[in-house]
Formats: sequence, C-alpha cells, structure tokens
Amino acid sequence: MAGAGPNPVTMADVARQAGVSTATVSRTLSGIRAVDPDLQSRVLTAADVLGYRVNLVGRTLRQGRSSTVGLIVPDFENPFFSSLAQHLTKAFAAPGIDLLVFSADSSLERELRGVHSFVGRQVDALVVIPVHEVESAASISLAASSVATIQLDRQVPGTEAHSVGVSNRHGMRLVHEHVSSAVDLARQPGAFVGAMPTSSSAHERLDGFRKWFGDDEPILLGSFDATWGQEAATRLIADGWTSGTLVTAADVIATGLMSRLQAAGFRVPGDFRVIGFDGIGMVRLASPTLTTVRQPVEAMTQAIRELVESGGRAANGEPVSKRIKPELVLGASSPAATV
Amino acid sequence: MAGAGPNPVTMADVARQAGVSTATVSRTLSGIRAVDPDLQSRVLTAADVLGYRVNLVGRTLRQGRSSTVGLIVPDFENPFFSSLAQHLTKAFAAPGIDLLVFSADSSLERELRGVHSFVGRQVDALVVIPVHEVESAASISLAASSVATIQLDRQVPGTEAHSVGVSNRHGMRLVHEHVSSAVDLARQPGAFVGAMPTSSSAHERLDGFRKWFGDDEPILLGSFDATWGQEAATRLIADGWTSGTLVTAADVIATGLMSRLQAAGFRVPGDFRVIGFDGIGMVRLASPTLTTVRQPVEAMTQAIRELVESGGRAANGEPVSKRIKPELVLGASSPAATV
DNA sequence: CTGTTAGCGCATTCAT
DNA sequence: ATGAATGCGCTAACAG
Repeated sequence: MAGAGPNPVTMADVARQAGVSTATVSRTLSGIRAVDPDLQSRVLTAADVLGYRVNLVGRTLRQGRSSTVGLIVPDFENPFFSSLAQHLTKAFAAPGIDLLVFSADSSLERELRGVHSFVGRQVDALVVIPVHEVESAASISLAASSVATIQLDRQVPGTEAHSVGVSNRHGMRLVHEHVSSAVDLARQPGAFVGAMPTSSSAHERLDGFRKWFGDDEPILLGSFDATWGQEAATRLIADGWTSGTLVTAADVIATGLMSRLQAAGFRVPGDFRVIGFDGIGMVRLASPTLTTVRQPVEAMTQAIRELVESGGRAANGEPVSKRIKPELVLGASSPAATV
Repeated sequence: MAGAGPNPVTMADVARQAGVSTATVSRTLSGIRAVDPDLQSRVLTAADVLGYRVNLVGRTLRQGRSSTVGLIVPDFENPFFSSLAQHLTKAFAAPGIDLLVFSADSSLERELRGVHSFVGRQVDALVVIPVHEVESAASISLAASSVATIQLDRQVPGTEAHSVGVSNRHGMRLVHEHVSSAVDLARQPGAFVGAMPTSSSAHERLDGFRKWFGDDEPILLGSFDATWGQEAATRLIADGWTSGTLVTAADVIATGLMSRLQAAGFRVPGDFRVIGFDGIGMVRLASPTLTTVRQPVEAMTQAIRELVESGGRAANGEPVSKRIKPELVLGASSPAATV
C-alpha cells in the first residue's frame, strides 16, 4: 500500500536474526572495523532478508554529524541559484555527502527558519546565499556560531562566516574595457540597469559600474528578474531612448530588457547593445546571444568543497573570504572588440 | 570564529539553570502542555541566557517524524522543476513543514541515494519527480514501502506510490483544437518536437500528439532542454522547412527552437508558429510571447499538501492518482483562434 | 501541574 | 574479533 509506516526493522532485529550482537552488525555494515568473514556474511544475508535499512537519525544523533550539507537559496526561480545548487550537488556527491536545499522564498523569516532547521539537523556545513546584505546578519551569525558556514555569491559584512564569490567590481571593469574598446563612450549614451542594493552582489555591481563608467551615466534599479528588465526597457523607451549601451546587473535582467526592446522594434546590437552578468546557460540561446560576465561556478563550488573538507577552519582561525575573478564571455549582443 | 562546534547546550543544561526538570523545559518550549507561568518564564530566560536551540535530531529520533518533506528533482536546471520546488516550499511553510530538496542529477543511482537519504532521515513524506519512466521503479517502490510517497509530474507505472500530474494527452488535445481552429492542417505542414519517451510526461505528450494530429506528421525527439530545441530547428531548416506549425513537448524546447529559427531569419509566427508546454514564467518574456499548455502548479502543489496532511492514505487504501487538466495560454507565437 | 524514568536507533567505548 | 553496556538529546508515559 502507498505510504506504509517507517521501516520497523532495526539493528537489533538483524542481530537476532544473524545470531550476533548489534555491535557486530554495526561494524559489518559500516565496514569500519574488521569482522570475521563468516559472521559478516550472516549479517549481510540477515539484513537482506529482513530488508534492513539504516536509520540515519539514530546514526546522526550518535555521531553528531549527518554527512549532509545544507544550502539555503533565496529562491528557486533565479536560474543562477539553480545552477549553483546543481554544481554543489555534484561537488558533494563524490565525498558521499548529500546536499539538501532549502528555499528562503526571499524572506528573512524563512531564511532564519532554514538556518534553524539545518543547524538543528546537524548538517556538517551550511552554505547560504543571503537574502539581504544587512538584515540577513542574524541568520548568518546564528549559523556561523554553530556550524561551518559559508556565504555564497553574496555576503553580509561583519559576520564570522566564510565567504565565496566573485569580484563584482572586477566584473564591471571587464565590461568597461570591452565597451570602451569598441564604442566611443563620449558620444554613445550608456546606462546601468541593476538591482536595488539590498544584496552585496547588487551593491558591488552598482559600485563597480559607477567606478568604471563614472557618475554621469543614468542608473535604473529594480530587482533580479526578467520582469524588471522588461519594465526598465519600457521606461527607457518612454524617456526617448532610441539607442545606447545597456549594462545590466544580471542575465535575467538583460534578457527581459532585450525582449522588450526587440518587441518595440529596436535592433540588438544595432540600436542597443546589452551586456549581462552571471553567465547562466540562457545567454547562449538568447537571440542575439548575450555578452556577459561569467561567474566561474566550478571554481566557486570547488572552493566550497575544500572549505568544508578542511572542517571549515582556516589556518589562522579567521573566516576565509575567497573572491574569484569572473570572465567576460562575448556574445552577439554587444560589439566585439575592434583589434 | 567561523564554524564553531555544534551548540553544546542541551535541555539538561537549561533545566539545571532554571531549576526544573527537562520535561518542564520540553513542555515549555514545545507549548504542547500547560506549564506554570512562573516556571515558564524561568525556563525561557534560562534558554535565552544559555543560547539553547533544540536538537531536531534528538526530537526526530524520539518522535519518529521530522516535520520535513523531501523532494527529489531530476535536476535543478529545468525551470519547471524549480517552479514546482518553489511552490511546494510555500505550500508546506504554513503547516510548519520544511521542504528539503535533493537533486538526482539525472542519474538513477543518485535518485536512489536520495530516497535512502530521505527515508533514513524520517521525512514525513517524499515527493519524487522520477528520472525514468521504467527504471526509477526501484527507487519509487523502495520509497513507497517506507513512507508516504507521491510521484509528481511524471509517474512510474505499477508502483504503489501516489501520483499527481496533469493530463498530458488532454493538453495535446487543447493544442490541436487551437491549431486547427486557425490553420488549415491539410495545407499547413506541422511537426512535433518532443523528448525521447523515457519519462511518462514525454511519453504521454508524444502519444497525445499522435492521437490528435495523426500519425503522418514528422516527429523529432530529443531531450527536455533548450539546446535540443536549437538543434531541432537546425535540422528542420536543413531539411528545407521554411514554414510550419511546430508543437513542442516543453517550453524550454520551444524557446531554443524559436531562438534558432529567428536567428536564421524566419519570422514567428509569420513563417513558423511555435507552441510550448508547461507554462514556465519564461513564456511571457520570449519574443514573441509563447503560446503554451500551462500546468496548474498551484492546484498540483495543493493536491500534494492535502495528500500529505491526510497521512498519505487514501480512503480505500489504494494509491491516489490525481490528474489535473492543463489549460491553454495564448501567446503571440501562434495564431489566435479566429472567431 | 511537575518530576522521574524510559527508550527511540545507533556507534562506540570497555571488557573479554 | 566479539559482546555487553552506555549515552547521544529528546519527548511521552507514568506517578505523584
């Protein structure tokens, strides 16, 4: 029948069936210590006959660790977060660690609940993409005080948690180099379409844009989604824009932007050049393909794995902050650098 | 410091600090039974002072339930699965249940591992989007034999697990009605761009297409991703297609298809009409917006919630199979029905 | 209303 | 190499 009760078969049952002690069953199944081959096979067949499956809750309570790593994402809908989740899953599969993912649903309250849940379930480490640059501090600090905690992609300053992410300002520098090598910025209008600086990534990308492009360019801020990109396009068109170079804070924003611009009859890159950020898979199937600043997801997940395997402790006891350099990926949505 | 050891504060510590028994601490914190207000406040301040946080592993071991529901997705990159995960997260937040998500990474082996992990951790229920229509049977059966198990979106025949999904054949019927009301099918070439029938959804959508459109239309089968859509477009163009009505098995396929067709200079819907399936958010920001068969995600997650809350048992003990009718959402990628 | 006690399932001592 | 005994942290019986 569907949904039978939890497996009632316990180690004691297997031990009885095999005529050995529970200790021998435990040692046989975990293979952590040598066991007489004869008893070993008796235990294995007994376990098989009874359909025994280890109760991981009992094991976790006893060992104090769960062979589990938690990941808290703000939201499943953002494809960049999904990509990180997928890569992390793979990274931890090899060492025999299960990655469990929890969505904060863009809410501080839910984020805190996720921390409580994972900490209370004795995860070996906790990876968090914080919802808010400032207000996630409570969640992050709580997490960091009880378990190896790594902030991913975004960070909350002043917490004791590790951090892995890209250098967003450097990413904007790459964009500036690319754009300025092909466009006369003095003649060509440009604008930044970003997100409200409530997350460190949004904040740093905005800062980076200002630093490299100067303070005179128009700036439109919304949220990290395609709908905002569409709205921004509508606004630009209403303001009389008919051409320009649009630097965005995320691929999803760029996608919405391009879609609306094209629907209004403009050409990309003919009228507008558009540049994204993140490097999600979608950039290759936009038309035109999107020029973007790619976050090296493999290097990021690798860094996290190493941090977790070292027990989350740096040599000097200080939290590690690993910033990886992103790379420009040329698409057809912006002019190639003229040689 | 980053990654301090697990919180060593236990109920016994709080009880000692407050001068009460652990039972009183438990009762106060869980609020399950009345406690003298005086003791109650002493317990609460003691817990606060010591920074006590309940160990959910101990609670789970004791109670046999974890207030947790597991979700196993084949993969995080498919936006429809992400959407389901997000909606399920919300659906279970209210009843105080944490949804934990595990990616099978499109592998049967990993899928089975996910089942073992969740079952071993005493989830109250397990929701699975099976990787394979046939070969996931081992995972699903194992799950169903130990915990309330619900197959979502796809199903493995012959298992004892519940199932929630849409009627895919009916979806294809809606597509046929829409297309035939506006296009003379006898004159207008049509084709199906689907996925290899290794999942029930791919299978049923293919069957549905054949049933309603007949067996004479060309059929191209690949996988549920945009890259396949692009490749299919390339193939159609190479075969000399210059116009037609293209019915797909998924929005992501349709997106890749449109992108490549447009890049090759064709017009949608001028030359090609394209129709998707699933109803992910992206359909609204494609240009043109995509006509699609929308899966009513809210109704699906609601059905799951009800199933879980009823303890995963149907009235008659038989597994429940809930098929929900999808709905056609008109976009600009296909002709509107002529009145 | 509160305290004492027991035991969930397991891995690990400590003895043999 | 094996078995007996212990206790991880918690809640539910039971007694008071």
